Amino acid sequence: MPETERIRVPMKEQIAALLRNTLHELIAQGAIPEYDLETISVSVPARKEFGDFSTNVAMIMASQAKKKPRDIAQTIQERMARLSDVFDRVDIAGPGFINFTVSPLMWVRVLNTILEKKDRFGTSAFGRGKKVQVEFVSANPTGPLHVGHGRGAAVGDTLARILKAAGFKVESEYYINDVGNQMNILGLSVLSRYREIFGKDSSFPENGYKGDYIRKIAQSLSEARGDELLCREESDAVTACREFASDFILNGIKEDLALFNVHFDQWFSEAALYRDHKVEHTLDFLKERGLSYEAEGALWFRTTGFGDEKDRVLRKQDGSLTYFAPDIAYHQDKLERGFKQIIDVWGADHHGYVPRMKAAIEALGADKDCFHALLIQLVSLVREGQPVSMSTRSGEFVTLREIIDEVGKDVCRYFFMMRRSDAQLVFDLDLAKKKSEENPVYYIQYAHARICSILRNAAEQGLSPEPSLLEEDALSTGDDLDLIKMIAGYPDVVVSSAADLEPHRISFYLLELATAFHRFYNRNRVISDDGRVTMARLILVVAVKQVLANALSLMGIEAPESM
RNA sequence: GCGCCUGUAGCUCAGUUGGAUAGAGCAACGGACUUCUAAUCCGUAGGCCAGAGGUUCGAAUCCUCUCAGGCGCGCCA
Repeated sequence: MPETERIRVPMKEQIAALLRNTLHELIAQGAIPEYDLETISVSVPARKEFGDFSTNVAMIMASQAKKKPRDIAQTIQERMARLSDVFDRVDIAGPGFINFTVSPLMWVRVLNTILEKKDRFGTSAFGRGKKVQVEFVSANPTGPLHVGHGRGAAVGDTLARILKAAGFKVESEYYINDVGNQMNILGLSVLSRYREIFGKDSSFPENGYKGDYIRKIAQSLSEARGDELLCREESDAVTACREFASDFILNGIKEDLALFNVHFDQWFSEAALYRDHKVEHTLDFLKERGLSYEAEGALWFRTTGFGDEKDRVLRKQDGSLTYFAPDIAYHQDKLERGFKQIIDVWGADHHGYVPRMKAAIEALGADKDCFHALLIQLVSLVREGQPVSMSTRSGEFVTLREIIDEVGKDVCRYFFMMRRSDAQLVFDLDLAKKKSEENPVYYIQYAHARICSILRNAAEQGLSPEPSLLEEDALSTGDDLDLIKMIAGYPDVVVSSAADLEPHRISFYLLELATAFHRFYNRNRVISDDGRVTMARLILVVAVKQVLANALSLMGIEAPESM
């Protein structure tokens, strides 16, 4: 690999590649036992004195070959240590770890890579262009998005961006449940409020949607259509109300998401599944393969054949379909569109639904591992130390829009990503509004703004960072190197959060990077009397600024020039 | 009753396919602005990783059981 190519790859991968080459040679020579080189692991040690990278291969080989780990380690160490342009030291430690200390020059060169790749630093070919779909939010168009949807939106959108950065071909999609009983109830609810406006007697449906937004929709409908629906047949009027309301709400949802910096590649309508006969097609598909059967007046799907605990109903006794039936058709359509990996972001309360969906995927002829349900746990709001009560049924829920308006889009997105998806989240509205060190969003954005400020000051003095003037030995202090190592690790963070579908890791990384920068800032001067160091550090902070901006952009958060 | 998730510092949480002496933020205490933004930094203190067994060179991480909390177990969506 030519030198210029080598520095484009994350440092950890470079080390792993060098190690793999060395092991390959040593195995060929019979110096060490046979080993599957694809599975070797290089990690960053917990403690700084153990160097920059570490591998446990010697111990693993030893246990398989019944040899002494340290003997194997020594053979590997001697060979690796010859790569003196890469490593300052190669040590054996503890039970048989091999620890690598990468030379400062190698680290400093990472800065060139960052400045060269700019907003593409952190992207990689990890996903090999594999076609992946992330479906999220997918809230019924029966009401505005609430806080829980917001978390799904933030997580789903960030995950899609991460996967894209990691080299997958990603499509994000919103599934619109615009069919079904809930839509009729929506129509009835609106019709009732519509009649109210014209002073007509109207009994509000029992399970109707009680929120104020229904009144607004009815008002808007009355302005658009006058009283013409009053004399229509009930069913026609309901249909008209339903369609009007559905469009109205969906437009609101789209506006909210746009405000939240969430964008979808596809909006997929459930109604379109029926219109295109895809549900029929899927039911036929299952029937032809003997995967469904009639019993007790209903049509059943034999999901138990694929690991589900009981068979599931597709068509009810009353002849109507369950929610599951179109959902299978929908996923069959996803498979037909060529997605190799299908990721559904769901509320955690749907987790009981996962086994049957996996069963369906398998029944449709795909590998069940190509389907992932990412379960998002509950969000609860706290204000002044007190829980904010929320209940969809009573119509007293806090909307996503209200939270965005109150605390801002950036804070909101970050807070939704502060926890692992499968952990419950307490959203502290008072903390979210604090503009201080306690609020991680400002802490991180402040780091970016501080760097911009330094660069403005430098510009006033006629100094501008010029990568070709970077003198590698000018960044020799531990603080400089610590910061470089921190940003050099960014591509690994992106890859690992993509591989494990754990977008929250970006938010933790950002916090660590901001901390590292603030520490650096307080202990070192960027602009000083020393021209060489000044130039080198200007380049360093430009690189840090770039990585902060890149990571923030993955989260859909702004990187302000000043605060 | 069965299944899924969670249990790590006083609080909120990280912990990268099992790695070395378990980390961060907040809260507490003590320090740092004549210096590129103090929306910042440094230091101190804080732990039986819920508990008990097991697997191995090595466990917060994997297996079994117990306890505690949340959720699910519909011909609802």
